[in-house]
Amino acid sequence: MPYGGGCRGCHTRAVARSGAGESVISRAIRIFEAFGPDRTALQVSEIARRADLHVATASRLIAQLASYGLLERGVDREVRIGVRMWELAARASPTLSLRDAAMPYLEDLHAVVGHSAQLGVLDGDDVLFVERLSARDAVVNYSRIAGRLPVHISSSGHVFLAYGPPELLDRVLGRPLERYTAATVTSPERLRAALADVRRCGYAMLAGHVHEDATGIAVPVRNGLGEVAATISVVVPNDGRAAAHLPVMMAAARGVTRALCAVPVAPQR
Amino acid sequence: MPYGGGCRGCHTRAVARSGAGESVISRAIRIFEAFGPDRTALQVSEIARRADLHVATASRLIAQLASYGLLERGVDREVRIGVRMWELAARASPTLSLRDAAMPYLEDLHAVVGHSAQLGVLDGDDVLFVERLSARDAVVNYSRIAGRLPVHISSSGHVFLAYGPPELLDRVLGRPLERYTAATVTSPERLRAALADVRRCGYAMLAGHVHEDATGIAVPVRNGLGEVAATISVVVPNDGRAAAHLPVMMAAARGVTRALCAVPVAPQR
DNA sequence: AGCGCTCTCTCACTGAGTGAGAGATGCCGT
DNA sequence: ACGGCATCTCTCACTCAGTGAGAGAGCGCT
Repeated sequence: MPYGGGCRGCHTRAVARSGAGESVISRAIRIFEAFGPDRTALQVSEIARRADLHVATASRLIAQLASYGLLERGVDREVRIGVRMWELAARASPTLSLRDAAMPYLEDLHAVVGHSAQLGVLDGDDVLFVERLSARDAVVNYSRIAGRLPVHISSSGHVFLAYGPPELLDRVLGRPLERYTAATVTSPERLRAALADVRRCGYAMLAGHVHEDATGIAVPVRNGLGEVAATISVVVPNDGRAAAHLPVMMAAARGVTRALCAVPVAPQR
Repeated sequence: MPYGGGCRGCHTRAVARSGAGESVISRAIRIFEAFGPDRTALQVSEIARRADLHVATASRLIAQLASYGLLERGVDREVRIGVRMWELAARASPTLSLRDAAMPYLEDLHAVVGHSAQLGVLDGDDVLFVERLSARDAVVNYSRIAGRLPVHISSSGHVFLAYGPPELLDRVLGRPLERYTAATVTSPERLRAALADVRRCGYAMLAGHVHEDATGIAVPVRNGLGEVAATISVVVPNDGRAAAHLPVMMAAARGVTRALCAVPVAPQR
């Protein structure tokens, strides 16, 4: 439809305005970020909206990513995360050896405790749950595999705060402590006191911080350098009998720590 | 080496020869592919070599990927896969709901059988192992999490071949069947016969196909549409008592199938 | 010091990636 | 049947993000 004919004086001027000088990679990442636990399948236009991309650009990028298997397309054109993506991430992930070391103990712990047992690592200012074994009749558990929780509200987070670098605590206290439930620790003093308790007892127990009816208990797993590399935690009902699980958890954590130190070299994470 | 000249007079000619008109994304993927289970940490120059990239390009791309957390850099400048990468892949992965459905049963199976128990899906012409629970004193097991095995040598593969689309079998038979051990099925007739057995019995049992001393047994897990969505398999010693594990496996597979069909909608994978 | 190797930065250059728009397809409600 | 309204893909002129050579800084070894 060449009206105006080529129109170089035209108002259909500069085309490749190129967003804002953004890299392809950041756009691709935004595409992946558009997905979530609740949204595992999305349409092109929906991705474009969520990732703030032009539809044409989204379509092109998605087609490209799909051609490499990082995304997959359903029969109804819906887009999903591809297994290739997971494979690339998992095949050589530094957390894989942690997982391998921890899994046998986590299984035993899960079998004995009967509630959700999980393995968490610190990433940025959040706890990232790398593995979770959940009971079919579990109390509500907000954490999920590849899920995140802020350090100040989760028992695992308290362990990382207690034994981690002081900078982490400083960063966390630099922002207001967001409230999740009535039990959330929101004052710096109370948080510091809680962390002192963790250091004294060697574990963290938080009742009703993530969810009213659940108690989280976390114990540290250390690497060969003595740093806290991960946490083992359980989520149990809020019935005052939580402390009974501590001995098994401590034993499990010691087992994983030992297995982790036995690994040839690998300065874990 | 500008012999022949060609070059417009100069030898510091055209600079941005841009590899071969390759997209950034494919380069980035090659960077991730440079890693492997044996190589979880690499140097920039080594990545450049493996991914066939200019060192400057590799350095730039790695820095960029690291800034998004898809890669991580150690103190000694070594590069590793970042947790963010795994998080993006796992958070909304279609295999996550499969894993959730299967895990309780896989745990029970593992506890009872006492050897490696694994969950496999079909990707392309390989079996990709999504989850593995291994015993500490396990017989050798080549499969690992995010590991692949060709369909014709693994018991899981035979299950997929037996119940999957005929095109898959055609594709596999279109290429020569690579030999792994003395027991490997290399003739199309024998493979077809083995698959007929699988269809008749409802399971696949292969002794010594992946490793001389191990027997693999796999049973199908079906989705709501009746398709084989995954396999549950175990690797046990090659001592003739393998068949004893079949009932538990069948029960586990039925349990997972039921759990999978109970999932709201989700046309799995 | 000298050599070899790795990593990052600079810089001129260009092609891969861009967004508007149009066309194809499909899905309503009337 | 038909217009209206989606979504998705393709084309195309345009340009900026990405490119590779090269140099320089840093490190380890002889």
